[in-house]
Amino acid sequence: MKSEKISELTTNRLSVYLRSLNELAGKGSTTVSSRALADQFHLNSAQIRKDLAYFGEFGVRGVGYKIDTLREHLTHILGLDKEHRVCIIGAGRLGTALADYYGFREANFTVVALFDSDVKKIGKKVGNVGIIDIKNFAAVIKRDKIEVAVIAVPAANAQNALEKVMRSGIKAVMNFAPVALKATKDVKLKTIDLTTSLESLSYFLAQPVNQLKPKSGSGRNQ
Amino acid sequence: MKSEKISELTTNRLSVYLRSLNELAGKGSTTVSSRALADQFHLNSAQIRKDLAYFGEFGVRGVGYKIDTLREHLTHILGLDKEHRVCIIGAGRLGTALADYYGFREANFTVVALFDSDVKKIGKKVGNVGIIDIKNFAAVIKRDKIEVAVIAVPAANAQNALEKVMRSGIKAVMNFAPVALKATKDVKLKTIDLTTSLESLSYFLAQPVNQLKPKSGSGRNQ
DNA sequence: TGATGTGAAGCGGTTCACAGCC
DNA sequence: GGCTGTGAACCGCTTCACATCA
Repeated sequence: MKSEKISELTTNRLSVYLRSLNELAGKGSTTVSSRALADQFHLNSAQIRKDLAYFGEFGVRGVGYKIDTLREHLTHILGLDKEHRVCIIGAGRLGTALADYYGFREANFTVVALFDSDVKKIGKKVGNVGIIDIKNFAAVIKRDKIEVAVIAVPAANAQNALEKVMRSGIKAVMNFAPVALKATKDVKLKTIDLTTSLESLSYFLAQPVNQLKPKSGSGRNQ
Repeated sequence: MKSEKISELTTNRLSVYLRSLNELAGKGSTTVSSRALADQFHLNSAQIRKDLAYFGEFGVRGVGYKIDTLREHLTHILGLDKEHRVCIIGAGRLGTALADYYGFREANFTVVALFDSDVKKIGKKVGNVGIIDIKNFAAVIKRDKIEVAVIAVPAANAQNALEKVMRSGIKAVMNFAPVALKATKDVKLKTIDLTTSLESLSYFLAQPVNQLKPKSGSGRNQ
């Protein structure tokens, strides 16, 4: 157990471990070794032990990790035992698709509001979630105790949306607009840039076939 | 100019640079320095110069980079001057949203087929793209010269879908299923795992407020 | 002078290897 | 014997600093 800074690469992996533990638990297993986990995704077992050791000594030497208790620990560490209320900004194709994306529920995220500026959309519903005028943003965030914002507006409007989000006091943001946003450092911003991912795939396709990359899916470069 | 192995972090950044150059060109600028680019996204200027120098000496000392020629170079390096034909596997919510995602067009990717196994969906159209029975996968890939596959099926079916993709000879795959897939090393697999991104945000929210992360958006950990 | 291209230093994350414990 | 926890070695990417050149 240390109290160093935890890297985001580590927290990403914790999420992956937890997923695997949930599956193992479903199959009735009770313990698992770092080696067994490492084999499942192509990772190094020492890395798994290190990742876990940041948070405590969860393992038993000679045996491995008890699945149930490790699950509980990871669920708690990742904050998945607490509901998080989410809003989505931009009720376009992507925003509405996200509004009833099942993955949110799994991570204990609840989408409670969908914002747009288009008067034709306001008042309509996507699943259970109503589309609200962006003008009421600050008030709704406060009223509905929203902690997370998802930005699903065109690139040109994204920084603007982020400013509004930050002014409202929200500290966790997921951005889908293909643009590098500037956030103050007390705000956690995750950008998922599909365009860049596609263009990076395109680069791969443009290479002469013989110089194929050596380390497929090492996890670091996904 | 070297001929080392190019890291994926570099190709991702090339995509970002190109985006910026396109914008600058639209504003009528003709040259740009690595410093100016670095300021735009919060990067180090040496990194930009290094990234570009892998592919040639594009800059002019004392001046900077000529925007037009650098754009052409990057477009070519990233293979964006050639159309790539794409199929999407899984005509669920995500698959259909992707089928008319505008970002594909920008990267010169054309979605030509959408596969599903649900007989109720087969034959229907999403935008211009018809939903095809997955049984005809191999034949359609060959007939339509498809080079890229997007996996948008539930996690439990994803590895299976990938096997089918690899058997068909496709070498570039983008996976949206929240699961670590195993690909042979001649295949480029990019996984976009929303669940993990969300859970990592959740971790951030679960931390005591004072130990906020220091390096917001350094690019490496997004 | 001013900005590139690049060797060298720095840094963070991964892997090795082994002591410690069940 | 087997597996965890962890210091040390390693590795790759980033940043520095400066020689180089328009």
